[in-house]
Amino acid sequence: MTYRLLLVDDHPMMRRGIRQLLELEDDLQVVGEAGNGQEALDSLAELQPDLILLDNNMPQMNGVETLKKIRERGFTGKVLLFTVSDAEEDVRDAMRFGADGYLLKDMEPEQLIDQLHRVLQGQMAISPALTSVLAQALRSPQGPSQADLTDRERQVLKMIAAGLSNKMIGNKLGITEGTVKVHVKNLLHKLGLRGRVEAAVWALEHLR
Amino acid sequence: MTYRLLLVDDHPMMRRGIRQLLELEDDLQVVGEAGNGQEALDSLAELQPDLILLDNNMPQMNGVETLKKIRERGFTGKVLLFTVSDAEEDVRDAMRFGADGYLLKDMEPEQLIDQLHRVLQGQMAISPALTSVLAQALRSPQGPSQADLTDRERQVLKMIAAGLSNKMIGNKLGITEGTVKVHVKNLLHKLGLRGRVEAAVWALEHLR
DNA sequence: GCCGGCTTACCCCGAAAGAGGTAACCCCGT
DNA sequence: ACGGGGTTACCTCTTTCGGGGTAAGCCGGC
Repeated sequence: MTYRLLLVDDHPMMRRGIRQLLELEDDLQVVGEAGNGQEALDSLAELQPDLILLDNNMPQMNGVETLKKIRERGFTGKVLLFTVSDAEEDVRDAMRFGADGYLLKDMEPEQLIDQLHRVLQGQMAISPALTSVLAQALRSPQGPSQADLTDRERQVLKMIAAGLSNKMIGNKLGITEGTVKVHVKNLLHKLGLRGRVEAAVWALEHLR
Repeated sequence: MTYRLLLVDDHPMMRRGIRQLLELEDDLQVVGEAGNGQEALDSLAELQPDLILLDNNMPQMNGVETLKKIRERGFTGKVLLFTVSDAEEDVRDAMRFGADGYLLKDMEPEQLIDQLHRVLQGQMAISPALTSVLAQALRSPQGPSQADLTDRERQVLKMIAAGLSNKMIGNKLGITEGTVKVHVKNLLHKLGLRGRVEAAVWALEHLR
């Protein structure tokens, strides 16, 4: 079994280096390269990669955003974030959007090979330096607790959980639908949720 | 306080009769008439009625459908179905879509007046002949119990409750998004729910 | 054999949702 | 006096939802 890899990085030299490194392994085949997120998305259907190695620091669309869109297209293969930064929010977002790992670029080449194999076999790959960040995230999995919600947001959230549409909520509260959408937007972001359905579930579990 | 009424009926003579009857009451003012559901919807904003008396048997859009659209527009006043038929499904649907009552046209004029006043004071108005139908509906408020769901529908429902989009569900099940939408559509209808948020709540309460 | 239910897939269509952005207003604390 | 958070309202934009329809294939019962 040889695995099909797609490299996504805006630095051609970096892609060159990684490609050379990986092709020393006879079970890893680099079937494509992309210089930005859009190229990666466009080539997905054609290349059918098993794993996408995704640089996070790219202009226009960064790695996490690209990951999000990749998953939205229904890609079920592995996606590995590969970056120099260790921004906590990026790590958390990457996990939320279904990344199979988050590696820092300062690692040894041999370790990268190892981690790729781990991921291809279904395991997670996290750079050791990020374990503390991850632990932090685990300590409060959905932690904002609701104390972060304003009164208005809690009110809107309850109505979401009652199955009301934004328009209906607006009518009940005497505000426009647009304003309700603002509250929904903010509340989803504060709670780290991805839609009103998750919000409803969250409300049932955390709100009286 | 005089209440503003809107009459919706496709028979001009019927409107005339009702209008004459109602205007004998000095607290009831007929501010508009509509010959079909669309006219009623178009005149809502301008007329700002307190109560809409809605015939159910109309061409194109029947009373229940009109009621649905009226509520979708955020109308919070009273809406009273007024019809010759006693179709059980219509009665149930009318209640689900927020009707304030369901009256049969064979009632006495004085009783209509009475019922209108009751509704305007916040009570429900149901023709006595319909109480058995209503009782039937109450016996199984959300009754289908889930036995009516197929395996596939239950599977989809669980994923809805997990916050997944139709596209994501399709990917997980290896079917197209379109097919998922069919399952969602059918399952919502079977359970008498009005959207995936209500479905999620229902699933949390009724499914393991 | 045929019929009915389930699953699948497609079509069209309008409405709802959610992500961006700007901006005004109020109120409270520094 | 200024800044900041909260609420409100508007804008554009893409995606998602949900209802309506048709239809094919499969399977099981009568």
